Amino acid sequence: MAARRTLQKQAIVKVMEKATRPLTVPEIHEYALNICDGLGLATVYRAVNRLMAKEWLKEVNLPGHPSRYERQSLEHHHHFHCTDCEKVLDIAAPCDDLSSHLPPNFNATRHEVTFYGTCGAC
Amino acid sequence: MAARRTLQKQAIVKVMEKATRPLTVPEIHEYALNICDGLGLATVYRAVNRLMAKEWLKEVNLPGHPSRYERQSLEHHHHFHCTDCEKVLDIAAPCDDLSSHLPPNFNATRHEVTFYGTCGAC
DNA sequence: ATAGGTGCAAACAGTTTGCATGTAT
DNA sequence: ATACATGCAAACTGTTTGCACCTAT
Repeated sequence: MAARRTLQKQAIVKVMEKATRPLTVPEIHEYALNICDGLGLATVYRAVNRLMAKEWLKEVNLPGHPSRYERQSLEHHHHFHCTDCEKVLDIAAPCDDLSSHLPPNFNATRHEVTFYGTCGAC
Repeated sequence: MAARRTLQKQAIVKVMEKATRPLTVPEIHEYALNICDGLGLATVYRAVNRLMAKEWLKEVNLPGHPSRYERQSLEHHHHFHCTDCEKVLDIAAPCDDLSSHLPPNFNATRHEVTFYGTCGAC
């Protein structure tokens, strides 16, 4: 019943620790293959789901793209989806008291803000 | 090259006009079937994509759920995803000058805010 | 008459799962 | 030795597409 320490899991965790933007499962797979040869795609899906259940990763998704994942523990930030280079970037942005405007009886535990436009490099 | 006025398209448009929250394609299909008998699911997908291209509809998506659609022309609002009843609700909420905090050279044309929590009914 | 639209079923893409094998513990 | 983890391929789900037929123009 104890979780095992395997090469493939370590590789995936390492990739996510180095990531500076949310990654898709195929991207994680591609990067992790450089560390752990022969790593299967299904294993990445399974690992990602386990890390999601542990709340070590969280899901980020955008219209027309498969889900992306990033570390939950990163400090609160927002996402910027560049409609030019199609990358999804993390941006630090203060969120004022957004949830104060909710209707009565609504209880928000978290929120997400995504901007769409062109990034500094485009 | 002119678009044709058909029963199925009219039914789909009617459903979207009445919708007060973003709907999934199967939901749209289900509702539109009451208006247009024998309507095919693929037709709904095609119509939704055409309406998206026309920017009459916009996509709303949330982790773990298929895409939902709602009218683009609704006045700016945010979404509240009830983690209890799993519905996605529209909520009116002022968005202060959110985009003023972006990094230099970033240009945002729009933004989206989603809250997660429990709604008034749950 | 003609070209766009429709329904159906097959094709696709992303993700999950069953199973035999491998391997940390 | 045991049971969790892996790799592969098959299964699933949501969505798109090819094709023959239909219908608004």
